[in-house]
Amino acid sequence: MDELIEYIEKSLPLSEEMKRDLVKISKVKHLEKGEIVLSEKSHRKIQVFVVSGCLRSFYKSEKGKEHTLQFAIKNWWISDYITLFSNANSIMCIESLSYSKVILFEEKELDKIYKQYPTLAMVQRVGLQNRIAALQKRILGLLTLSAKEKYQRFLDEYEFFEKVIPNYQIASFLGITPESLSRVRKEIALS
Amino acid sequence: MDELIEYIEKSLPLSEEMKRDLVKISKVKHLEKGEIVLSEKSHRKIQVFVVSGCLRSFYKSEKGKEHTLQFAIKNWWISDYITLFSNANSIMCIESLSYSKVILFEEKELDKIYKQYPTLAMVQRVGLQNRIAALQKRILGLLTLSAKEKYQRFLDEYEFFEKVIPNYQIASFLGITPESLSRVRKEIALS
DNA sequence: CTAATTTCTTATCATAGATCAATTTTAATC
DNA sequence: GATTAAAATTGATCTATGATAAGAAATTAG
Repeated sequence: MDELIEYIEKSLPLSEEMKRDLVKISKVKHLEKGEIVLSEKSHRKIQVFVVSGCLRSFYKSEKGKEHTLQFAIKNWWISDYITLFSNANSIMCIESLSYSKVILFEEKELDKIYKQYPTLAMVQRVGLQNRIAALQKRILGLLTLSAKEKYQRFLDEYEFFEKVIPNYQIASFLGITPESLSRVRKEIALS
Repeated sequence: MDELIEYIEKSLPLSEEMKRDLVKISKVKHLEKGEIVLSEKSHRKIQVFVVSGCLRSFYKSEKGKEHTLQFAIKNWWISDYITLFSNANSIMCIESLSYSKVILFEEKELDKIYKQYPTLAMVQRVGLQNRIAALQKRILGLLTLSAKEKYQRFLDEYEFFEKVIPNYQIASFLGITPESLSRVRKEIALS
């Protein structure tokens, strides 16, 4: 939990009271590789802060195909934003890709805190804005890039993600098949 | 300007002081069809609130291809979120698709207001969250749907957009060519 | 260390959607 | 309303990527 506080304090010094309230609603959890934090069934509205390790959120289509929405490492938030912020119930999963430590929050509780401490809400606001910019960039990428270009951009942007993400998940993040990704990788290796 | 205040007041009653401050930093503008609000060159950070009419934001690739990021009508905000919220300077354009009335804000000024009036910031926060959910949904659609399915979903979601958006712009929003869209439309018409 | 899974690669073939080019339809302008 | 320009359609290819299948490599479990 100290890690989250430390992280927030990069943007905003927290009073003892704020810290106490944050801790009160948080739940630290250790995850094995492959462990599911949030499954498609449960419509719990939770936000996940990653202390260490790596997680991903994905959607499984009727045909059983997985589509990765997000990867997250240390100091990132990951959640099912569709369930969280709209009333539609998306059928999303969040799973851990390695041994990870996370902090869980019920959206409702977190929201109360933001209402109570506007300065904290300000920090979150900046986070939301950054996320919007990132999502827009991703959409632009999906609209404009070829499989190869998407993968190369991925390598650039996710270089600090260590090698814990299997390629088939990267493919599902880029919107291509594992086979295509494999070809692209070969092509890059040969050049 | 009254329209924005009226719109905000659906979520939050505004004090006279708040209204005054909002008006102070706003600039109402009337746009002809085809008029550009924000061009790729100018790196002004502005937010646009649509009072009436219809606008779109798009990116023009090196090869001159246009890719539409967003359409917006009455009561929507539209901006170049990439320039706005990240330091990358995206080369984005916002143009009016019909006669429109909009209200412009300098991001900086708006930000000051949010800092000054936390309750207003709360309203914006909800707006940001909704946008994130919408963007995630769009990404999911781009990852999972065929051209036909994307178009059908578009028709559902944008039915209230009157018929002011030319098909080639819809195509550029869906990530397909105008020719493909035309074929999809024909197929739908025949079934 | 070996066996069993899971992931990755490679090859072949199929196809949705792109590209190019020409025509028709619709809308804008004088 | 006639002329011009913009947008939409259609047809004929072409191509990037998907689908299927099978073997190789890597990881996990016993």
